[in-house]
Amino acid sequence: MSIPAARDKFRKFLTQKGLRVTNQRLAIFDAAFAQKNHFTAEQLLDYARVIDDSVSRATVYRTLPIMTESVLLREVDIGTGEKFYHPNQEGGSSQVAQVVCLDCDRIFEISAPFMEWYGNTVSSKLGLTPVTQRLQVSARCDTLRMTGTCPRRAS
Amino acid sequence: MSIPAARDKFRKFLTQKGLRVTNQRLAIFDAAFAQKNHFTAEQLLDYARVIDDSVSRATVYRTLPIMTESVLLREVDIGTGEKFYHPNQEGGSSQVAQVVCLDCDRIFEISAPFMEWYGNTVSSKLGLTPVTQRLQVSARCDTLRMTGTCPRRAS
DNA sequence: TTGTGTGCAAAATGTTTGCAAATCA
DNA sequence: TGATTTGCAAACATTTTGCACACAA
Repeated sequence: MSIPAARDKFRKFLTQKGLRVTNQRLAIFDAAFAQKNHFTAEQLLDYARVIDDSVSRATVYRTLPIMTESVLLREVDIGTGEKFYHPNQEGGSSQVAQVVCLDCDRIFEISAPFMEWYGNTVSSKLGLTPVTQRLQVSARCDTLRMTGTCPRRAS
Repeated sequence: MSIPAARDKFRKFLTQKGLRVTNQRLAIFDAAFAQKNHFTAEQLLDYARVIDDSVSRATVYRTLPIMTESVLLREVDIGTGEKFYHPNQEGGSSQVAQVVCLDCDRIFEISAPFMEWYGNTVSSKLGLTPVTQRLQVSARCDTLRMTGTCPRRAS
């Protein structure tokens, strides 16, 4: 899905929910979809303020759940205290794992189709039905360890 | 490993690290190992104060990392803001997944031996070496949905 | 017009830290 | 003795909320 299409989906989602299409919400959307990597609420505030300097921290925090609910954004919690967000370009399969590089702090999204099977297997033994599942790997950079430089640092 | 053995391991760990064996630290240990389910720092403070009412919140927060480092306690972050802890009775394999029941808020620890394979597979594609991995499933109680009562609520 | 959305600042939450007094080795 | 540990309260970091004003429908 292209960014204009996503923007349109966002507007439609707001309208259909009886929410208003405000400049701030659009600025936050634009800021989010201009990002290549994962970002925090605070970073998104900075980005959004470049587009519209009237955007406040409160509005960012109030808009993020809306964008998450509309499946335009994916929320990622890697246990660092702050939440990360990521534009959800595709349909929005939840069968995605994260690999977090401890050296460059980058988060990689990796397809993990077997997660659903695992969730079902393990939950059914407990008499539970899985709702969500998450798989996260934290790892160290091989190249950095061997050569002293992380190839991804540069890019 | 029995509780007395674990207690002994804790004392040895402290001494060997040049840390002191204080009443507060022992009270916190005893409180932690008396728990059946996962607990938070705040809950542990309450439990420890029953044993020794001089225990403060700060000491609990300062002791938890020590007990985690000594592999007597396992830290579990399920993305709810607060961290949970759990006595690590066995050797301490990190190949454990958590199933969190959204209805009774209980956390179940489940062996997940394939996680290591997965971490290696996915990380190597990125030129990374896995350090830790976590797999968490959130689920709903079947019995509660069908009969209106959660069998685990009672116990 | 009017009720939703906004910015601001204060509150809430979970955790960490500075410091003087207490205590273990 | 003397350095480590403690309790207290203040500091922190992130997120949430109350309220009066602004603005989209």
